[in-house]
Amino acid sequence: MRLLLVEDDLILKDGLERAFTKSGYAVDVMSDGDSANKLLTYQEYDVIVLDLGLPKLDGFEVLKRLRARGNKTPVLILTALEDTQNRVKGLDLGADDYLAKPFELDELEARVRALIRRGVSGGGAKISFGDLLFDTTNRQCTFNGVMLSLSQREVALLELLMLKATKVVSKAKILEHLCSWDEEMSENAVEVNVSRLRKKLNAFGIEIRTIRGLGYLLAKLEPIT
Amino acid sequence: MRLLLVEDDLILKDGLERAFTKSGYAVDVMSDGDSANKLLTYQEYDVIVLDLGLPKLDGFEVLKRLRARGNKTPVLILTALEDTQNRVKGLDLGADDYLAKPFELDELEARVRALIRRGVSGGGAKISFGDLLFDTTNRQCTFNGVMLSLSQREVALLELLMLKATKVVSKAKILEHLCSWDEEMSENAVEVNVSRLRKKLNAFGIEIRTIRGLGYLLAKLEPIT
DNA sequence: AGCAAGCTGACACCAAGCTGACAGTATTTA
DNA sequence: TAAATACTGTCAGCTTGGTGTCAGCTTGCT
Repeated sequence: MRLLLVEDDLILKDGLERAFTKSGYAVDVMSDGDSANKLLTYQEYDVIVLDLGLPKLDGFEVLKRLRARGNKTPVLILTALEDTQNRVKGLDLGADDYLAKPFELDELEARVRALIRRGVSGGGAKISFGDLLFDTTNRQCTFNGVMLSLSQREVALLELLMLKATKVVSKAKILEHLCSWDEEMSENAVEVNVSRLRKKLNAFGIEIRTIRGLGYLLAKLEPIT
Repeated sequence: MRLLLVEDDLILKDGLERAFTKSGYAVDVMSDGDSANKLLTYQEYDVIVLDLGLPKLDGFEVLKRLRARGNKTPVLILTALEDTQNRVKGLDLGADDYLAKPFELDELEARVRALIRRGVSGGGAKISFGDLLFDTTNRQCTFNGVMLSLSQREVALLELLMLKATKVVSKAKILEHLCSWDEEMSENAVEVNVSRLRKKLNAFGIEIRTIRGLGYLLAKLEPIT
């Protein structure tokens, strides 16, 4: 899942970026409101973590313009402790959640997960596809209770495929969701990752079907019609 | 579907051409307003993507003259970021949609699809013919929920036949829609493609009927009267 | 019958996609 | 801290599938 972090405090920025990256997100970081605003006019994210006090263009404005463009990406705002007024203002402007500083990293991650879930899979902590069950909380996947041993990349790929289950996901889309801007990856890398995941899933009767020229989709292992 | 791209920026031009071609459009590219204008006096397209800043004749003028000739082909204009004035001017002159640079390729493609839909089939994301359902968004076709495995060429051909359902489509028309100018194709190639698609559709009780000397049309598999 | 239009199996070429091997990096273990 | 292990991107060579061409056949019209 792709996450945008907008934060000007150096220490917080680095810490959060590292933490989210470690948790398997593709993270882009912006440290001022203006750049973030511009970036958001053409780049889609699954979730945005937005500090309100920003140089050049404050968080409120970034949020306001985002919503004015009809963009519904979930946004979590970071506010100063007990700053009730700004918190309310943020929610009014279309933020989906807030967190007061200082906060626990765990809690931030939990809320981000909740936002992604709410947006894409309708609220459940788990995504299922046939007998495959994906737990977004601890990012693990089980098949009839048997835990699959997957690498982070494989988990991220499977998550995406399961979220879009039975719909075609293009290689470009996969690239976009697995990588932030500073890490680049060839399309062949996607093929390699698909190949690896596919091998593991085949053992459980789940197939990653290739739609030549379009992308991949998750399916039960059945004859193609 | 046949698309005209009018863009003078080399990199953008190449990128878009490749992307649209990959998505199954027949793409022609012009890099100045004058040539585009001349071309448009005699060549029909399903959609036009028009940059406003062009050498020789600017995009506004191309658009204005196009509409002055009574041509209603949907036009999407590309404007500079936050260039509200020009955007408004473009829409006033008869553009159907606009997109500010820089933009996401996905979004451009989505809007182009939307324009084609709006223009030809009245707005639905899907075209249906009997139990056959064509999803223009992800360019897939299902029969009672079963996905057909079609190549890009077959998809493009079927899309055209379904849009004109029960009307005769000439070989020339098909050629025109499947090929841009730099790729040439014999009429026999159309026959071959029809033959291939026909075989797949017959399995679902859908027939491509040949009207000798005129072209083809889509029909339910019933005795001919 | 004879001719033109259309059909289709076979073929060849090319691009897309697959995957085993490898190497660089990060992480874990002793 | 050093060695072992696991992760992941790149590459090269291979396989698969899409597509146009062609040749020889079928169909339908006069």
